[in-house]
Amino acid sequence: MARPDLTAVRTPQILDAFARCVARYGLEGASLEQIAEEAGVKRSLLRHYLGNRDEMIVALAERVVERYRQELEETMRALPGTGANRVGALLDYMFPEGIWEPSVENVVADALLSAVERYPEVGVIMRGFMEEMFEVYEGVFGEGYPEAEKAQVEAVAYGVVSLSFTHEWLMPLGMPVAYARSAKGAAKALVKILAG
Amino acid sequence: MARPDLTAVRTPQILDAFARCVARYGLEGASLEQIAEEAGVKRSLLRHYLGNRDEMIVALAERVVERYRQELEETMRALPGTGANRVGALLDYMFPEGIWEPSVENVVADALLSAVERYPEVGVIMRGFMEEMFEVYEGVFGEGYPEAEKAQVEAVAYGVVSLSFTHEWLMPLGMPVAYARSAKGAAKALVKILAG
DNA sequence: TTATAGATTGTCAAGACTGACAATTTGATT
DNA sequence: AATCAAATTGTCAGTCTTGACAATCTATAA
Repeated sequence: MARPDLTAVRTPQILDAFARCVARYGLEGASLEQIAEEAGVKRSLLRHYLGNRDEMIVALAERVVERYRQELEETMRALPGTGANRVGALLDYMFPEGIWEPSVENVVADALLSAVERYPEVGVIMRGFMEEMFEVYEGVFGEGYPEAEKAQVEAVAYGVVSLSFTHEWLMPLGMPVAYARSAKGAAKALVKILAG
Repeated sequence: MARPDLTAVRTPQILDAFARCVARYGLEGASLEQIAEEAGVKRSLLRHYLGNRDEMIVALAERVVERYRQELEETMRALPGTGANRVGALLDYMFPEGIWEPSVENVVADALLSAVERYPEVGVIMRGFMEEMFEVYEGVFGEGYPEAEKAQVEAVAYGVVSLSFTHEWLMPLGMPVAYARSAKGAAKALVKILAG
């Protein structure tokens, strides 16, 4: 006997606007007014649905992580091949050819990470996802090379993910393309270790 | 016939205070007032010596890079051994045991990097240093393993630096220590490729 | 001693942000 | 049609920020 609850609509609508504003103005440079305008709602609604700024930031971290989680899951589901071939496909996915624009999500994730000291809750959220992500990758590598030792699989998974991170982190700087080749080369070299 | 020029004193004094404030409040969260107080000077002096906010940010990037450059240079000078031993020493330096606090400089560098889109000049400054840094590392690896191919040396140098970056980037999240071991393990594995 | 470049301080207006609360509207349910 | 939970809008005071400029002080060279 009341108006329909729009929380499920407004919350992501606002958080996505928040993300775009963070990409454009920085985490603390994005004002509530700008976010509200970007979302196409009145500022008071931000407060209504998400609370004050600090609470919004935590919610933003949760949403970003949620998106990454879904993307990770979907990527893994869509990965062709089995065993070592599957690993190869994963590498192709992680280190695509050409140059790409830094995604809003990556910029936001970076901004959140560099704010972890100020927002410990954000740190907890991010760490949770990181560990989950490493486990997934270890799974793929482990199945790809069942004969490899566990410690080796862990090290290689960590290494490949590191390469991917740094890669996505440096690309916005406009680094020469040669580095992209180095990234994939190093990743392949790491994987070759597992082969024996 | 005038008062002595304090630019050389005040400029770093203010920029270091700026750095600490960025670490504490974020790049755009740090107000000029806070910076002035942290530096122990009046806000008007920030303007006098460094101009407005945007100019201060560029100056901050220059200072941070300058510090990294000096640290890199000093590290290389202090590196013991020759050839492959020197490479080993470098790895020990890059992946120390135990957990450490994230340095103000690292936090600031991260904040600056995630603001590159808003401050293109900052991007130019950072990229310059990155390229320089990669070259230095390639030099060490190349001298350590003269028989290795150039492309291989480049890939390994890029890989090892990537591992180090991600390592310092994730540590503030409070990741389990196992990852630190993985980082060094992967780095060693990469270097071993050059030997073979 | 004095002139002066440059350091330092003071002050101001204009504007932007935030958090909070009151008031109003809406639409499903009964 | 009456009701009521929830959405939406409006408004406000207080605080913070910034850029600018005027005024004052001070140490050195002449």
